[in-house]
Amino acid sequence: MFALVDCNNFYASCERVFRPDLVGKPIVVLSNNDGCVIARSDEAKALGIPMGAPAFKYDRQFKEKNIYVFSSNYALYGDMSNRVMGLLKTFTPEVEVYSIDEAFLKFEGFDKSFDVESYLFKIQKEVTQATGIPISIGLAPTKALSKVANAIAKKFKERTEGVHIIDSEEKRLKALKWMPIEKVWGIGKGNQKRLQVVGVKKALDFTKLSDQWTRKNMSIVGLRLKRDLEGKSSLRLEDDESVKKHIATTRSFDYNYKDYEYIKERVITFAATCGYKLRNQQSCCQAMLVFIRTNRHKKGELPYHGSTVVTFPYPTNSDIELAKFAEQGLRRIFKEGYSYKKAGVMVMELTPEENTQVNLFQNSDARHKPLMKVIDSLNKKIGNTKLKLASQDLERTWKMRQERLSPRYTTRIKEILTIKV
DNA sequence: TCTGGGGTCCTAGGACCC
DNA sequence: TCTGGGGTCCTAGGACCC
Repeated sequence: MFALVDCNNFYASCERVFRPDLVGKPIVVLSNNDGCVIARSDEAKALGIPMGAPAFKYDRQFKEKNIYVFSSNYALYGDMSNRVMGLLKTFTPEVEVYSIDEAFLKFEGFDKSFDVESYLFKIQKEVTQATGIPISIGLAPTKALSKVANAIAKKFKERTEGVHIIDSEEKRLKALKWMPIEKVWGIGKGNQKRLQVVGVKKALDFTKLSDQWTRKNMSIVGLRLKRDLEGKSSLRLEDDESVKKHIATTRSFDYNYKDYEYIKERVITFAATCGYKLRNQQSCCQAMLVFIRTNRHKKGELPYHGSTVVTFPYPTNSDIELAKFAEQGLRRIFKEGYSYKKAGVMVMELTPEENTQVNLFQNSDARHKPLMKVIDSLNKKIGNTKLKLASQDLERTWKMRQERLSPRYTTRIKEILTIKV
């Protein structure tokens, strides 16, 4: 059996853990740059704030409805996520951390006398008690069905108390009959349209299509999903702590920028951040994509999107070398006269740091490796990226709008909660 | 003024091989 | 009249996820 554990309104719940005065109050959390709504408490949902709502359009509503607004605080959410996942791993060795707020747990080999339901309630109770984060759990014979079970646990919270189990054919059919097809895991816009044409409205209708039709119209991915929903497990637990295959750092800017030097600084900083992420997973990269773009929402201005891939003669994870390649890329695509709103760097062709292919003529500067090690450890000690390349802006770290950022309660000693008696 | 960021997997088609 | 039959590898782009 698979259990899907999902943190309820995760970012909003994280904010609430350290602000108990906000229990029962509407909360929203904004994306980077305070752009749009990416998380809402139940109360905010009830007030009609949609997911993805642009913040500037909803400012008035936030005020009028007394909604508490937060900038995203990834230091806090990341740490809270680690706590939840760490606890989940104490209940079963087989855990797949699927996203920052979700995990699949696999349960095998328990006999009929084992009371699964009370075990799930125990998990729920202990996680919430230890972290302050409320969770919902769905249990079923396959991953896709556990997602459905979780949706039911959440939708009918009063009755289920946040835990739902699909362990019989009867329950499976009932669940799929209820589940709207567009809410099914793996059914996006494209598939929904295709399915609508053949009259599929609920998950159950989907499982009644033929394998051939599904394979032809939705590829092997759709077929696996269909089988999973039928109760024939076709999606396995991804248990390897897999290293990433490419790593990206991209940001929208607070304003539009025309100046080459400004964009260059941003792109180099993104490259350095990618370098840090590479070193963290002991990888090097051998290619890098650089892109810059104008504001795609703005009408009347000439749109431009430039992107290029720089291939290196050797694999590296040195900030210095990555910065150099990033600038090479930027020079190819930068055009004068445009107002840029976003830029990004993606490193590709990742290889393990050890046993990199040595090139006969040109190689990564061997001195950089110990240097980066020192930089990383110093930055860890003295705080976020105090030590930078001279080509980066040494004054400011954040060039984002983050006007309503909460303290990093759990990762900075200076920002720890004080309790007044 | 103002609209996020970071991933994965699969497929089709082109280039190339013998 | 008539122009083979397999393969592999790579890339771009699509679809999806949170």
